[in-house]
Amino acid sequence: MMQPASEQFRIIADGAAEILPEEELIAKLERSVRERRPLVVKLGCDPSRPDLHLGHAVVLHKLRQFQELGHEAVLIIGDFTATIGDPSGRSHTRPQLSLEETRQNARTYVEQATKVLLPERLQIRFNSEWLETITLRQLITLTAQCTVAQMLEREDFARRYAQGEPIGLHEFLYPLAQALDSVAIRADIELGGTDQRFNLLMGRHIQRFSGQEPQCLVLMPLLEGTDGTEKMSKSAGNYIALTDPPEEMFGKLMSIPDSLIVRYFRLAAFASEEEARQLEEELRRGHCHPRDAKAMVASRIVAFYHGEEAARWAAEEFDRVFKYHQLPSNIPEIVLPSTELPVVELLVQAGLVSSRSEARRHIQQGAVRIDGERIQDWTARIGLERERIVAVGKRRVARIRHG
RNA sequence: GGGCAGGUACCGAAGUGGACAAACGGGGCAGACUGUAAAUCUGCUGGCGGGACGCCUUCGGAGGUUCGAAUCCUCCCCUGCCCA
Repeated sequence: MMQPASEQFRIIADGAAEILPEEELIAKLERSVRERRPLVVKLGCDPSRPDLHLGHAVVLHKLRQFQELGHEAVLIIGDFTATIGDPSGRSHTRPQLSLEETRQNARTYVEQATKVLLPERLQIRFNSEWLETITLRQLITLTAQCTVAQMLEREDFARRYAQGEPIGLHEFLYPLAQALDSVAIRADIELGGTDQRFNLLMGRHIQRFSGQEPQCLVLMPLLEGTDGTEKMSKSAGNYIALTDPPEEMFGKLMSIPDSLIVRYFRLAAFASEEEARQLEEELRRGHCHPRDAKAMVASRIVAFYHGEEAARWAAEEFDRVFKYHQLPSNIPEIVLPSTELPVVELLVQAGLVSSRSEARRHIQQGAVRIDGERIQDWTARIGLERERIVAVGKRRVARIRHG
């Protein structure tokens, strides 16, 4: 049985940055309840980069809420654009992929996305299905629906244009292609990050042109990365992947700046507005230590992806390594053929450093410890007649033995 | 098609014949400190070499001038702006 529209709206709006237009969404929800017809909720994804992170999870979680409300979630895999790639050659964000690669990536994507989504209530569509066969005639009719000035309104186009950075003509076509996805599945609602506003609005525009009722937009805030400034992205290297192992996920979460604790609680740990307000208040009054708050948020996020048990273990492990400066409990074992060799060689062969120069630098800076003892002399030779525990900094540790 | 301005390391950006493996900033890594992989301070940040020095590779690409080129010349490729 469907929940009343007003209650549904409350859930949908919770945590959303923006809903456009609100009245239309309410009207759609009311009609949906009245006619017992679920709404089609669209989320597009780019299969050229199948590594999902906590930033993606913000939107995925919103889609999941729609699933729980009984609506129809449609995941659009943008395989068409992925197989075309980005011919400008300057952007590495859209490498050209073969059809098989795209399919493989899509599988990986769905696998990761269903850590958040309910797999049994998920429809998956590939947009090559309807984009592949478009004719030039159709394309021209479509492009006539939008002026250059309108295109240049998009924030990043405007910025790049103003700064004299190149904009490929094909880039203008991507928002239109995305809009056609909405037409193809007759989307009632499209989800995205706030950076997708322009593209999703284009969906409304083109749907109207195609004689359809325009979709509503539910825009989610963009989660900052672990550096605390830029939005989380793979290219910025400030991301926490959904597939990161528990201890790594926990560690990365502990490294976020204090100012982001509540935001992560809300967006990444999916805490309710009420919970978030409470935590904020406790932090403000000093009733809760920022470190403890962060550990709590981290545990909750790790638990969501890996379970309670793993979260507890990751928290303990973190204290062990960083609070009590002990060795991690899981140290990878590496077997080398030699019984004795220079430290520099040892570090390189064990894969703990990428070059001999780097090895020397680390040794000189006192970052290298063998069996807990700091090595300062880079000409030293190390015997492997027994197992050695070799550490480069706190995070690169290996058990090395001869074999 | 013409004119002008550009292309430098992971990114941004100096450098216009030797002192340049290339300033500076960001990022990254490490050390100290700490509640943390936060903040702060310090160091490192092309590779190779038993090494405060030497060698090799690098400044859009290919040639050339020179004892010596990121820097000068020729051709080519790429980007932006203006004109057509």
